[in-house]
Amino acid sequence: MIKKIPRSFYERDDVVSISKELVGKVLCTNVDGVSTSAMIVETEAYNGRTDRACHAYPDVRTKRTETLYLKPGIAYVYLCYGIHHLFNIVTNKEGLADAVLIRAVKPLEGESYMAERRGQEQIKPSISNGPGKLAQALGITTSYDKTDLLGETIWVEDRGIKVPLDAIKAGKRIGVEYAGKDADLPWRFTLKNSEWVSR
DNA sequence: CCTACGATCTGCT
DNA sequence: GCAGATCGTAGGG
Repeated sequence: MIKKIPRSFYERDDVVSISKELVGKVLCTNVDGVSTSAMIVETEAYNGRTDRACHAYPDVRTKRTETLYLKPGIAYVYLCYGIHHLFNIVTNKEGLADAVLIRAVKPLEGESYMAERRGQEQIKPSISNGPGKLAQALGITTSYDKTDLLGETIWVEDRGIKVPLDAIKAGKRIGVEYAGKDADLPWRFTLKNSEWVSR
């Protein structure tokens, strides 16, 4: 029986807690007739109002960031470095622009499809141990920007996987040195001792 | 219109 | 550890 995470989970006002709680949840996609799923093992939190590392900070509404201002539980997918599609989940009340970046996952179902999309023969961490890699493995591209995660294309399930708080490590976020003191915020969460987290 | 650059990844040293 | 790939977005003229 499927337990899709409800909008009320995403709608809460603490993006850091949401980010932490998403570790151990299962990200599922059904695109191009292929179903895949993977456990989230690494996330990062971005706060739209206080966080210089967030695309929407301080209140930048543009064609790219307008997605961040939509309702919670919507996918924010954007292109980075011209090559990589990065998958985020919009959280908090509509119009506040908080988001969680999914940085790494452990494949569960449809592993062979994920390997094929990544052009790899074997199932190994390099299939999905980075934000650009997992998006490619799960078939997520910018064409899925604004997708509602309560629909049938991309969603997150709670499969009852227990992740105790002391099994999650908090650290600095990756690649946000430009954000000044906000670059030091411990808003990156990884599953300890998992070989599936990014480098 | 034009330019600079990025929430990354890969391959080479 | 570091440079290059590659293109949409944002900001300036």
